[in-house]
Amino acid sequence: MDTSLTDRDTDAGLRIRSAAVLLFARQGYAATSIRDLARAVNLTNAGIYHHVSSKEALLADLMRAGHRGLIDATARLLDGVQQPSDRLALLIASLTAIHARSPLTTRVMDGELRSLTPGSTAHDEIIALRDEYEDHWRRALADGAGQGVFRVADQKLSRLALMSMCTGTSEWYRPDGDSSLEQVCAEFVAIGLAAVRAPARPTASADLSLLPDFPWEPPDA
Amino acid sequence: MDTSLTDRDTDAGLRIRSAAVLLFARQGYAATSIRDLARAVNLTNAGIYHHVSSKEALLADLMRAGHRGLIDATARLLDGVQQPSDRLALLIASLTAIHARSPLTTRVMDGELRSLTPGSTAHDEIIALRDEYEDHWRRALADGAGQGVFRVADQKLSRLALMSMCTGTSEWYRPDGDSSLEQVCAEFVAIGLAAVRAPARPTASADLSLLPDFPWEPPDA
DNA sequence: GTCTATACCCGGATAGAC
DNA sequence: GTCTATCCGGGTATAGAC
Repeated sequence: MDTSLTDRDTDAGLRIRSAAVLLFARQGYAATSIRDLARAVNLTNAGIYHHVSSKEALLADLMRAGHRGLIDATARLLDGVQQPSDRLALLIASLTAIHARSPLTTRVMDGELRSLTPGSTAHDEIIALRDEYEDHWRRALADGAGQGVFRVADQKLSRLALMSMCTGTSEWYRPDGDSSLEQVCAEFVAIGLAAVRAPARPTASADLSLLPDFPWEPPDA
Repeated sequence: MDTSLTDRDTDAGLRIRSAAVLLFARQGYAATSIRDLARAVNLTNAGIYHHVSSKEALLADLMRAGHRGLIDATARLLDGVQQPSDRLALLIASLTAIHARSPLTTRVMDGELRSLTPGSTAHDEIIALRDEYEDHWRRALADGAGQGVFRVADQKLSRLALMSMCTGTSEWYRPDGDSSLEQVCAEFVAIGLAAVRAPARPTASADLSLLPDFPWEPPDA
């Protein structure tokens, strides 16, 4: 009997989730049909529904488990680490590594929040989990700024810049590529630490009037 | 008469594109129907097809025009600028600024390539345009490394890290937020220049075995 | 240039046999 | 636990009147 919406721990449940995360990451959730999924695991579309209560519940479950794994691992990693620089280094390395090692799951986690119906409990839950994770970053940056080790103009800005750098890894990293995962993490940690130690000095700025104005870009949204 | 697949310059053409870029950015291309689009511009679904040859042609046209605008603006900005550091600073500032100022168009440009049917001429054309743009970055980094001004372990790695930082702006920047566009650009330029000047030194690395292994993440893809 | 009507297909999900 | 068969809504796109 299913106590959760998807039977997470059975063989069939795992095979369905593997196929789902692959298809959702490649084509997007909206472009993936239950029939696509069924074909990938050699079932009929009706067969899927014995393991999954709905397509959206499957997505929510993947995202929930992904975020929980990330949050728990981060808490374990940071446990006992005191220096803000060390904490930030760990945050950068671990977020980068998880995006490199699990690019499909993280792409779904990062990009498919919009596919959960707004206002649903699942939607709100994922937002809360994401916020809980980001709090690790907020605290590290606030501590470092409070102790005077970090000199950043805007903590939010620095956080978002560094997190984008880390999460982008899922889009390009290949295990058989030019650089090893350890090299990537080391390089990104170096960039991150340099970023919070070298404040922006006013430099010659670009002439933004040369940028294109797309006439169809809506002004408000 | 239409010479292109979508009548780019008429009033109706513009209003359709505005609505399309908004919906594609918010919900994704696959989750947006021609009927959604028609409702947004007060037409019936059949009415849309007088201005647009197909949903996919509309997406391709938005992406093509977006990339052309970015490439042309970048060429104008870099024109005559010699120093690799200055070129890199301009690349960072302009890519950041266009993502901040046109978040909807850029989100479609960056995220909907997978929605163009693989192998189609439109798909290949966008890939070629993206590559043409990235060449600006590759040349700047190669020049800087060649002249010894940049000390980077891996040019590709640095480029991807910095580009992710810049493009991420479209996901969070708000004109009425804490930092002005000029501040964001200045900060990102500072981070980028620091990144190519301070090579990674081996530091205490994170214990990656503490990271979660998602049992459903497919190994190969 | 926009409409109504419609063709045709595929979507998520369920019923009930085995 | 998986199947066949089916419901029903909505998808892209077209035909042809106005």
